[in-house]
Amino acid sequence: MISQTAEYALRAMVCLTEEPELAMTGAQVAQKTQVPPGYLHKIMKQLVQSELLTSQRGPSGGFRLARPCDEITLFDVIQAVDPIKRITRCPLNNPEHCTHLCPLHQKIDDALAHISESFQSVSLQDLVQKV
Amino acid sequence: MISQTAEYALRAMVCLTEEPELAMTGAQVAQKTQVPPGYLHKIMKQLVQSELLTSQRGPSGGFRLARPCDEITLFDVIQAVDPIKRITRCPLNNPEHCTHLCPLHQKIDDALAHISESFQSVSLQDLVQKV
DNA sequence: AGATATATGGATGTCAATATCCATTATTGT
DNA sequence: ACAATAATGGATATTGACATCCATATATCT
Repeated sequence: MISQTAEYALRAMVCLTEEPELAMTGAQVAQKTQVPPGYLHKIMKQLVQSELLTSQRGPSGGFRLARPCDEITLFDVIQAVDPIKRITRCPLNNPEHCTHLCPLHQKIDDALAHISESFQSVSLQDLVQKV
Repeated sequence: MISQTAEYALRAMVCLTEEPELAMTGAQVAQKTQVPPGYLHKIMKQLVQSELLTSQRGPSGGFRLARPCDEITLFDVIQAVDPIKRITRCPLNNPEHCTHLCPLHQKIDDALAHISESFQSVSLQDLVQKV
């Protein structure tokens, strides 16, 4: 439902949210999140390209959130690495369903819409509230 | 989000719901649903094993719904072939999160719970209502 | 009984997601 | 300038989902 890649990306983003002051290296994030380091690097690169993270090479470099943590949602993270694709047309190329989805795919898309909305409503900040 | 296998299974079940009187062969279902015939057979087998379908070999054999279409939900079909797995413990083996999920995984599981419920609330009959 | 139609089962192939590894590039600090 | 640190990029496994194919078992019809 949530791919391994998206799960890893979310862990990494939460990890960086917890220490907003300092840049963390890929290796540090990998260790804290228990994500395979090499694979994590690929994911971090995607997050940088999607402008959710900034990166800095060299000593004392690493990764930081590109925006305040209350302006990044779970949806943003998921879409960056493994997008939720809404259903826009019936997979069977049934001509009747060009404009209206058939009931089956309408129901599935409803679920996708709901998930998208609920992930849009949760920011990284919401996940690290120390109560 | 919904695997290809689950999508195929749903199409097949809807197809059989549309003609509740007669048994359809795998080949017929494959043609109507545009699912690869060989692969569909594997899926049909799973649906039979899960007691959502009955099967009959030999001439004039085929597949039928095992129960009335208003007693089979989308959730039943999905769980039979590619189950939605709820999150019961934090994937990081963080001891703090043994009893309570961390906020991230709690949010993800909330989404899984909601999807499960919404698919439980839709029966095959709901998908073939001729309005 | 024999021929035909159909589901079932097992072996195998293909491809994308996941994962590893090493070389390269950029930045910092001395 | 040099050495050390860290991200980036590319090549290469590994794995599981998806798919194909053929042989086998079972039921029906004549």
